[in-house]
Amino acid sequence: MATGTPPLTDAAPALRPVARAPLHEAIAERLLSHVVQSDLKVGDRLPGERDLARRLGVSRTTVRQAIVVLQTQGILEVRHGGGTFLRDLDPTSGPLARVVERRHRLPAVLEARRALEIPIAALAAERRTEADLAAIASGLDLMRREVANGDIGLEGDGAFHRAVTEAAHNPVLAELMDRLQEAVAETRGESLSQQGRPPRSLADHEAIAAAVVAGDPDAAADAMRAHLDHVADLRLFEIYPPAQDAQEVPR
Amino acid sequence: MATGTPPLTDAAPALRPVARAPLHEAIAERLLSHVVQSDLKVGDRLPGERDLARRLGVSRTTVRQAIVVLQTQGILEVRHGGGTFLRDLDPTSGPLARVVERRHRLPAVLEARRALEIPIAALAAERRTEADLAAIASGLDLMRREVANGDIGLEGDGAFHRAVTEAAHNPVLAELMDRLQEAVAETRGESLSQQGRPPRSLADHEAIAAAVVAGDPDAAADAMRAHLDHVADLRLFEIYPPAQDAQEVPR
DNA sequence: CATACTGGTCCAGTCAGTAGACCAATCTGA
DNA sequence: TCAGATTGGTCTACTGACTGGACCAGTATG
Repeated sequence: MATGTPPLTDAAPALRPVARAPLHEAIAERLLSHVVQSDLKVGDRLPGERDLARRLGVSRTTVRQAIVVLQTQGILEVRHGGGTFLRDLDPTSGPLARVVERRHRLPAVLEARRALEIPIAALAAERRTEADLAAIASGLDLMRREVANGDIGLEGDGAFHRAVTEAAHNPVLAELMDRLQEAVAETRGESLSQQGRPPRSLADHEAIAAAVVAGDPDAAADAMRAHLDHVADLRLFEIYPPAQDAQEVPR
Repeated sequence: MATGTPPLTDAAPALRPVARAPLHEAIAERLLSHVVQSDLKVGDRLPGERDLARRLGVSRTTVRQAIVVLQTQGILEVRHGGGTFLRDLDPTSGPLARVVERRHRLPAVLEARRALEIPIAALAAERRTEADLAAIASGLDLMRREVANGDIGLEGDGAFHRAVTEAAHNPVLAELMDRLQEAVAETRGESLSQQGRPPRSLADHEAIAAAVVAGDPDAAADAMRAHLDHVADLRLFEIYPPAQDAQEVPR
């Protein structure tokens, strides 16, 4: 029997065929990024093909291939002699999510917060170190002082959630939370500016912290869930009804 | 001054030149992954160049280029007529460090997958459209065919999870999953290359799909949880144990 | 309406990667 | 021991993506 190499059922995932995307796909991706980053609106003109080719360090032919791709997807419109124009943005695809309208995004962000922060709270209860607990206490304290001053407690709220995230000791979850950060700040602002919300939120935080200190993952998860329910409850869903864009299948 | 060319202040980061890595670099990376995943020891032999070329879907010339790279880095040793051997592997530094590091992140990645995909499954059960169900069925089918062919079903697995993510109709969660995509692919390969795993995974998928079709969010979440539990059941750290960094507080 | 842009098309050339043949070293088993 | 199979080493012809131009055809604009 072969000793060095694995036997017949030789599943070596690292040795599966490599796939290499053609260059124009990378260029198409870049063009989309450019559209989003430059905040181009429908009808706006893109730079000329020669300009794009020079800036992207690629031949004009390749740029054209990329444009054809985006054209067939209905995203760009090409006018001979006129230029290339933004025709439509498909909000369901990839990083373009940021152009999705706010009222559709808020519930989605809240769902994502629940998905990430409930497990984070549970993990934090399991893994927190002394330093983590100190950071959590400090975040709690900051919000306490802010609320006492009649402030809405944005800073303390942020510090607390960051400290809990750190305490989960999972760099991947932490990175995803970072990614959500911008949007989270938005929902946080919405929530905390509601009448009577900050003291309530503070109480929620104290419950979460208590469960984390006690090292009780289930209680921590429950407390975080309750907290996010309160955040989500409010009038958010009245103001911003969830997107009802596609037909669901009746159950 | 040239007015035709864009001004220097025209910072469009998305339009910077694209860089494309040569194929043999990707191959070298793959070979390193293979070394780590297959738990090769110093002195062990790698598969022959012809075999590698066939499995990686690349020409022998390219494989040789990759081997030369790893040879000059002192990682591989090539013996004419004998084969290619692992010469030295220092997981604490050099190119292997990155591969090992990535591997150490896999448990964290799996936790993140649980956090995201369990709610995603539940949401998918609530919101799936006919088109979503078709995409899910198609992913299922692809994996069924792959497994029937004795393949480990990497493609089908990916297609299935992507389809479920789409069906959740939450662009934020979708983007976060996208962000994880590369790391998730690694957990996938790691899991599916275990003996007898692909058929089991397929059965898990069928359970998830059934719950989504039935529109039962709780069942879908449970099925996804069970599936990810199975996926997470790896023996990852026999070779390169991660560093134990911080003391947890006793509960 | 002249000019200077725009996209549309074509073509010769470059170069990474492929496919296969063949040689040289080495391993293996009768 | 030795023949045959298998390994790495080298070379060549070929393919195809991509390049870098030239040139044509629309369109905008003074």
